[in-house]
Amino acid sequence: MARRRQTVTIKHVAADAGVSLQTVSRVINNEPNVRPAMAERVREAITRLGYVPSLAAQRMGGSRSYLILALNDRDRTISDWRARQGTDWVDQMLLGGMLTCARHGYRLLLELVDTHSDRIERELAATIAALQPDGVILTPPHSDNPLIAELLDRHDIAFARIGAQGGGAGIALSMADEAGARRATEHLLALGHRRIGFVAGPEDYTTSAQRADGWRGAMREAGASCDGLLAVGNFDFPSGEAAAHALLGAAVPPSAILASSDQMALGVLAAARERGLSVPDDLSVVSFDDTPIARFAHPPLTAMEQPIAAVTARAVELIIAQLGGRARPAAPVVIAGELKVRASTAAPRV
Amino acid sequence: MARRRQTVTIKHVAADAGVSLQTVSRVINNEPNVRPAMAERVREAITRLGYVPSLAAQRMGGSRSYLILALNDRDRTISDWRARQGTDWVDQMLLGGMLTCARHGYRLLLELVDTHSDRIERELAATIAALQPDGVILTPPHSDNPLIAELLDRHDIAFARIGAQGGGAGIALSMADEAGARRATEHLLALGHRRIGFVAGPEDYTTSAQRADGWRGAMREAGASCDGLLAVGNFDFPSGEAAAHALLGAAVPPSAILASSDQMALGVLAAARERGLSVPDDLSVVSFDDTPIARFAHPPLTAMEQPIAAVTARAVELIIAQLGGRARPAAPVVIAGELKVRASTAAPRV
DNA sequence: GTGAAAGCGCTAACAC
DNA sequence: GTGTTAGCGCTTTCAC
Repeated sequence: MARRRQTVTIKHVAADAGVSLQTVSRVINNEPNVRPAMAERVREAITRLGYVPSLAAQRMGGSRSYLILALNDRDRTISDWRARQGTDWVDQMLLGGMLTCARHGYRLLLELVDTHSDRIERELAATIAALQPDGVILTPPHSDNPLIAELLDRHDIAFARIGAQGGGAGIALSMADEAGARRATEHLLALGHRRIGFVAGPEDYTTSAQRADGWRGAMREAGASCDGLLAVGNFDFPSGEAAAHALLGAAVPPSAILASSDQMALGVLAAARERGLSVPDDLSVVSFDDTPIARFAHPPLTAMEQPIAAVTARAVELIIAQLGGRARPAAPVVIAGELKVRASTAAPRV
Repeated sequence: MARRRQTVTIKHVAADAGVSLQTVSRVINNEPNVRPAMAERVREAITRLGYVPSLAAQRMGGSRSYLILALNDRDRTISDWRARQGTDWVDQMLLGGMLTCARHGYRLLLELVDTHSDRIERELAATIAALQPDGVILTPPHSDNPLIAELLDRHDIAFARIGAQGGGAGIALSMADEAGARRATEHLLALGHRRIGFVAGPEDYTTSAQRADGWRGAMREAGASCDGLLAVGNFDFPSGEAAAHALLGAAVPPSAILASSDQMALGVLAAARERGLSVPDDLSVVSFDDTPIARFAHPPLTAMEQPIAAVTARAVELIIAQLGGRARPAAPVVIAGELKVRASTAAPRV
């Protein structure tokens, strides 16, 4: 493989426009101290020659890398991909992230990192050393990992924490977990439900606790008890099924269940079927996330949407703004999803 | 933002190991002419210091960029993401591509490019100039675009063409479209169907013609006629629905329909429902792709799988092998998917 | 086998 | 405002 050199470099442009390298560089980077006429001449040369700066060289010169990393949990991402259940978290991140990056001349690079490993710090440090990204987007459960935050901070890399509640460095962006769970619970309360079960997510996701709080808050305000109505899963189907069986097997079973993921809600649906309960007549079910599978379920699930594309887009914008010198938002940025009401919820049987 | 410099560079390693820069470079790149003992000493220093070479600097020095681009059609990809129908082509590419890249020290970068644009050449040239990838993976409909192939060839960039039939530069990888369509048709013939309709994909996808050939071949061999049994769609739901109505409205309608995408098959299902036909009793339906939606359909669709993850993994391997000096395969690499038999196919009503 | 020198394409710092 | 100089961290010559 031949040594691949840049076909047209800043030198060619400078020669063609009859100016110095530096002036071309200034024009490329929209820096001041270039006379309009001169800038115009340079821009013409750039267009004529079809010049595009080399990212590697820009980076070497000591400026930006124009790279933003999206860090996702390796195991969960890969198992979602393998399962082919329509989980589109990554796709929605790319939708929001790539397009926003492109608009600003940045690239988004997806990276998978081990969560539970003590290697995580070394692994991430290596990635940073190799790629030297200008920004990093953290997704749960990394968003609340203080080791990662500290590392990024030390390297002076702008970063956003999706699904984080603030506190600590970085830009916190929340998808209104507490409010969302509250909204979902209120929807069920408004239908007339009083005994509303909640299937929480695993504890290493801080959103899990937030959602539980929302459910508890709405219940409390409605004067409904939460006793014996909380179960814990790990976001997957079997754990939802098991949790539902535990809740439905109680002396006074719930008439509705709110699950912290679509997969767990499908598990709830399965458990209901096994028990001969009809949804929504005997049991109402609400899920979180609203991945495609929620619409294809039977019945289609009422679900709290997770606005991943929107929140990722915002994360990119805030990172780039910070790189441009603007201050990061003091308070967490909240982007709420909508409750998509479908056929899995109805008034309880009298 | 402070000027971000490499914390530990090749210089530090060289100093620490008491050797020259060059020796460290040789060790990093597994080059000959380093005594084992020396190499060992360097490796120790690398580990001790946690050194990781900067990709940008490696690229600048004139070597690899360790970057492979996955080029996907912008419009189709974005509309799939927006539609949230569970289409997981991108995810499967990432699954196969990222993991294989990682295993070889490469990164996969997803890029969206306009298909039908005359800007495509300039757009791609700009991306290449900016990123200087070592390899590119082309997906339909780019795989058969001679302009792209020529451009890549001129830049001496290794590239793979997924879903291509060979001919021209680059590594052709086919997902056995003709054989797949043949296999699906034979499945229906074996069930006793004789009038099997086919909903083809759009013409700018060469796979469309391949699949039609497979269907025609199987029909011919079975002595079945194809007259009035071919309709054309553009892979989406409405086009599948319209095509089905056209086929089913004929004087002698088909008892089975093979559709070139899951979405079109769902359209066929909808058309059947509108006409009061029961699937599979009145009409058998087979789809192509086997995205998650095929499993969630009613009834679940018998589908020809597209082994995207496998073919992308193979593409990455072949690109990296070629970068390593090995010759590209002379003939197209064929990776066949399986026919997933589900509840949408049965023997025709007598 | 190993090292010293030059240069990749760009930007920062400083001079003019 | 503009040009000049000196690197960035690495690889490629080419000596030894």
